Amino acid sequence: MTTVFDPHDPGRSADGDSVRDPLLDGLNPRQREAVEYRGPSLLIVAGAGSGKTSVLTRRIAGLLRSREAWPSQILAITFTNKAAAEMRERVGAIVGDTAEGMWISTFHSACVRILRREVEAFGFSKNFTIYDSADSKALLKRILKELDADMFGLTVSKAANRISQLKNELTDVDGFARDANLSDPTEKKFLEIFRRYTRGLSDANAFDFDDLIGQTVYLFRAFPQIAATYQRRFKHILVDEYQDTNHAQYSLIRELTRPPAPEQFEAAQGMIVQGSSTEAEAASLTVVGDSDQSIYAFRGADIRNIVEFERDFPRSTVILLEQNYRSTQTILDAANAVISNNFDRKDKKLFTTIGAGDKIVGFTGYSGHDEAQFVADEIQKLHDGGVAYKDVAVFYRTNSQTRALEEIFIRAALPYRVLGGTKFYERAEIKDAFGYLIAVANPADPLALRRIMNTPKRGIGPATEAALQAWADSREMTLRDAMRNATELGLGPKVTKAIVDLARLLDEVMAKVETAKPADILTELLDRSGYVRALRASQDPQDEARAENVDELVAVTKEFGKNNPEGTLLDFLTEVSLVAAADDLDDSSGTVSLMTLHTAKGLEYDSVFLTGVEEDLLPHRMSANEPGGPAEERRLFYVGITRARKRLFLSLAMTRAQFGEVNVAMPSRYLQEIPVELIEWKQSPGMANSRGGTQSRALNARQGSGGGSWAASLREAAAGGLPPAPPRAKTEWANAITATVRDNGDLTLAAGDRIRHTDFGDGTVNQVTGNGPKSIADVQFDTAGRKRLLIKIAPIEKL
DNA sequence: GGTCCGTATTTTTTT
DNA sequence: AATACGGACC
Repeated sequence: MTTVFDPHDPGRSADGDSVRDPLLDGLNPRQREAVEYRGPSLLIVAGAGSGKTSVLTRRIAGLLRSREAWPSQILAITFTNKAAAEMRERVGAIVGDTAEGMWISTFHSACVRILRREVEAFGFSKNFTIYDSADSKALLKRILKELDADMFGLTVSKAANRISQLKNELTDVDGFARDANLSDPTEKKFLEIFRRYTRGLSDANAFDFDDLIGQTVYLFRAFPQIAATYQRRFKHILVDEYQDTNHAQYSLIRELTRPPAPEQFEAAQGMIVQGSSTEAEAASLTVVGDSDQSIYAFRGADIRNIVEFERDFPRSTVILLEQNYRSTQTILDAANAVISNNFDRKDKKLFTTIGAGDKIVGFTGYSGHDEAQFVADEIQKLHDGGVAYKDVAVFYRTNSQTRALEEIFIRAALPYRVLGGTKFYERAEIKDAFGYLIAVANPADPLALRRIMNTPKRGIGPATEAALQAWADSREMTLRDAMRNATELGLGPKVTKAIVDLARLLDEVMAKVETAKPADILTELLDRSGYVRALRASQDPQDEARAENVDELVAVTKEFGKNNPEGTLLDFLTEVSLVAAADDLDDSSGTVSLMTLHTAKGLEYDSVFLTGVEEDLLPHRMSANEPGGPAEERRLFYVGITRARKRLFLSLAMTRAQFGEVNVAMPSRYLQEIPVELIEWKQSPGMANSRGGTQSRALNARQGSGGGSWAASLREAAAGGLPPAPPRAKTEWANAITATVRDNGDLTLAAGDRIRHTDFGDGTVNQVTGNGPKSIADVQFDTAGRKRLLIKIAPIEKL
């Protein structure tokens, strides 16, 4: 039925030269159906690269264009803020500026928006702040200490994970207390921790990430009239990446798609009234997902949400999108082969008309650095061949793998950026600055206050802080109140003055928090508190860099002010709290992108390097014990593979450093699942294993029956006595870059100069580009091939 | 209260 | 390897 020719459809008019409908242009029949279908609930099962974003945006645009919905009646949930911005833009491009008023955002952003409006009904104040995981852990740490919980084997991260899991299941303290086995002392202790943590958050007028969703659900359930406001408002709800929703998010969607209040009453008596009035109708729901790409079980994502969609939402329709528009057949064959090893999945095979394309390139390095050098060299080759840096991405399983990559990339003068990872916002000086901002935005928060109380040094030590806290506790007041009344505590005159001065500063700035620009607030706080002055006056050379980071933060607030002229400090803090790793991706940056496999979801690149394809890394060691762990790791690998459009590189290392120790690594089991003819090994595991040479090429050349013969021999080699990595490899990367950055000063090179590199040996300079500290030498080494080096820091000398 | 130094712990993935 | 924390000492 989807292929019936429709003469009224401008997109496929017979003569072909009539105006094309931007809504349906270029879509296959399935995609079209997904755009045009109307009904209470629709599940679009969209394989990787099947154009789901396009379908989703056109579906929204269609609703608007036909006047089936006003922009304000649409709620679209995306996985990242970046995806939201992109979707908004693309809808706008089709229907014009009417896109305003739509809610296109992440679950968390949407919930904050709702909570800021409604939370006063709930006993919170609407200037609540958001605790990120580091904040939650800081709070838990205090609690665990108070309770001597380490005696019970409870750690901060264990408690944090457990609490997060409970909240994702919408279990609150009372709910947990009901079901917990309280004869178990550890459980009892945990309950106490959970209780204090919850109280700590509410005392601080703060929500953690999980609360944002959970409390919104509780709010809707406790106040049906508030829920009805949103149920009436949103007539079309669309959710992307539905396979990664957890129970709390699922419940939120359920609440929002319920018919508004009066209907609800009738439904409770067993009769569902249909279409009695527009006002009473439930919102239509469209979800898009792919259970093969579910990779967030560890944070509560429940694959059942998508598997059981048809049961949960009666009268629903399912549309399958299997044609892939992104990758070559070679890449898809590899992806299909890998994912087919997962059981209990609906069989689904991606296909394309693009053609086979290049083979997948495999490489085995002696070490993580060797592997990184391969990646850098290949990227340079691609770039020389006309590939832009921004079309290349490097993926890895764990953030710690960035170190080796960065070291090599810096030396090779490859422009790169790391998405996520140790973020700017996690630096101490940045958290300090935020401490000041939060202290002003939300005076109830003791965490922020403690952070800045003695930063810069004011002579307010732990003892004084404890005295203030005790004073506050005994009067059921906040720490901030105690500071204001410090004169009553009988502390020394110097300390008392320091405390009162700080309290006054915060109070004075707080008075303008509603009106002043975030940038001005921050500047005033940093200036008057003496924070920047202290950094600048410091002897510690690192403090200079810290001061620069603080300056950068000021620049960020100014930028925010420019983009949001009406934006308050609270708006700024909210936005910053909710940025995702992939959000700071600037497409115009012209750099290679480095990110974890998780961050890579939803993105695509011409050339993809998937590194560290080793046992214990991918699949990760930690996943082995968890039920469904290895299968989820396989999906992660699958997600990585399917990000690639044209070229895919799989690399691994024979040895991997971790905890400052070098361990033997073995090829990942997933490598064997890829048909051998799809991979061309530049250096196979077998080759790398043999003593620095390539004599075991035979191992690599023939796979023949059974497949995995090389893997078996490899394992054998790896298990037995392991390759004291070839001497060459050892010297090649030993202490490649030390903590102190090498500085060649004003060393200048010109074409024709002979140089000596500590790792690559002697070579001749081909040419020099760039100037000043950014000069790059293109060097032809006698034995190591051609490399590009950042002259200022490369370990080289002129001969 | 501040500073210095030795020891322990860390790395799975994220809003 | 890199950082965080606790205890000793000033």
